[in-house]
Amino acid sequence: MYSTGMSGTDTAHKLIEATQELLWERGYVGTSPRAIQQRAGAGQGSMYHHFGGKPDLARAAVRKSAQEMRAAAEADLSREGSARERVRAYLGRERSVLRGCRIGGLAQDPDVVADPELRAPLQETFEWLRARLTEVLAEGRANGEFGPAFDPAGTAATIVAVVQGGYVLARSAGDPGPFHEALDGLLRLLDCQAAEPGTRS
Amino acid sequence: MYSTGMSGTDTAHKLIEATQELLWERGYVGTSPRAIQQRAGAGQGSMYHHFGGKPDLARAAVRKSAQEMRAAAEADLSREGSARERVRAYLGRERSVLRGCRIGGLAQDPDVVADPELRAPLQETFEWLRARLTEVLAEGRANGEFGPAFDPAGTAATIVAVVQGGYVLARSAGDPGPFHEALDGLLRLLDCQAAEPGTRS
DNA sequence: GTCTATAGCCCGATAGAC
DNA sequence: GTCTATCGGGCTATAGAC
Repeated sequence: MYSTGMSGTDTAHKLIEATQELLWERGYVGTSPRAIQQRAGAGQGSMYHHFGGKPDLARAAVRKSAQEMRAAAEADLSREGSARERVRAYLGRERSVLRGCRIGGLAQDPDVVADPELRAPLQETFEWLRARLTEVLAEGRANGEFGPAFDPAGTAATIVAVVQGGYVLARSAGDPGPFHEALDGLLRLLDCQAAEPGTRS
Repeated sequence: MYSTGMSGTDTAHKLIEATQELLWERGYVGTSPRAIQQRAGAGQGSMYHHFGGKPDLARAAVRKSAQEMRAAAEADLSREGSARERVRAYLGRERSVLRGCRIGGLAQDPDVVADPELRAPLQETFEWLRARLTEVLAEGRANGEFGPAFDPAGTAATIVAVVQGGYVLARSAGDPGPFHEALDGLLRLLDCQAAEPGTRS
């Protein structure tokens, strides 16, 4: 049994990956050790040998998913190009919209928010994302892409929320449409934040 | 057993209200008939006499919650005042942020989105809200509150998403702060959509 | 490390008395 | 209408053999 994120055996990895998938598909309450074992092709004893139980395994899985989500966002945000282009690349990335956000979706689960170790990766991921977007937008303002009244931190908070809310609306509609409409509306609002013509460096 | 939303007995009402509360607190998967009966002060037989089972009772509860949410939004959006004031009133309404949205929270549950009758109230509520916000914003543009390039429908979609996403971020953080930051950022973006000085009617 | 067996509890639902 | 009894099954976890 370990949960410190180090290498681990093949079986342990399979268990973590199966848990990641099931947490995404069914949430924490809806994910049973039994289902994890079946998807991982491992037995009871195997799972309880490597992990202390469902919460322990879930903590490892959520940490890994958070890391992966952060890496994907960083890939878009650290591209070449203007701030607006990088934000657009982040927002326009292909997503399996109807599946929802692997991290944000867990925030709905009462057992997740009640367990500080389970909730921490959610909080840290969104805080990191907001801070990273703030950096990008602040660079954009410094370059004259946005006017001096433009608020990088507040806008970053809004961007993160629109993506998460877009997932909620799409799943409610059973259709990715509302997700894209919300993002398009946001981009149009952003486009109007341009500095006055001629002031751009 | 009924589920057509008509008056019904006192016990049936208590069961629906208990279900509304539990769906909000624990989600659909996390809500058991047993827990509903205990909170409503009713027995097994009572519940299965009035309703066909958990899905049937949940459908009645979700429809009622959706109606209540819509009424609350309409109260803010039909006030006296400018479009911007009404949107601000809607966004600024007191909310128990950490509880999340009674309707949007259910979109995360796979059993809810898989059941068309259970998902329909979610879709309809958000569609109605978006349409209503579009109306308000279009009035604002007609009155000269916003410039001619302003996009009421796209902005309405974004507004709905920011609120839903704000709940996700707040629950992830265990703190209402991110909800309010996202809304403030949105309002700042909206403020920059003003028509040029002097063009307002 | 992995297996099977078992535990005790809750799930969602049905049956039938009153 | 409401009650209690009961069902078959899944849940999370532990025990102990191999």
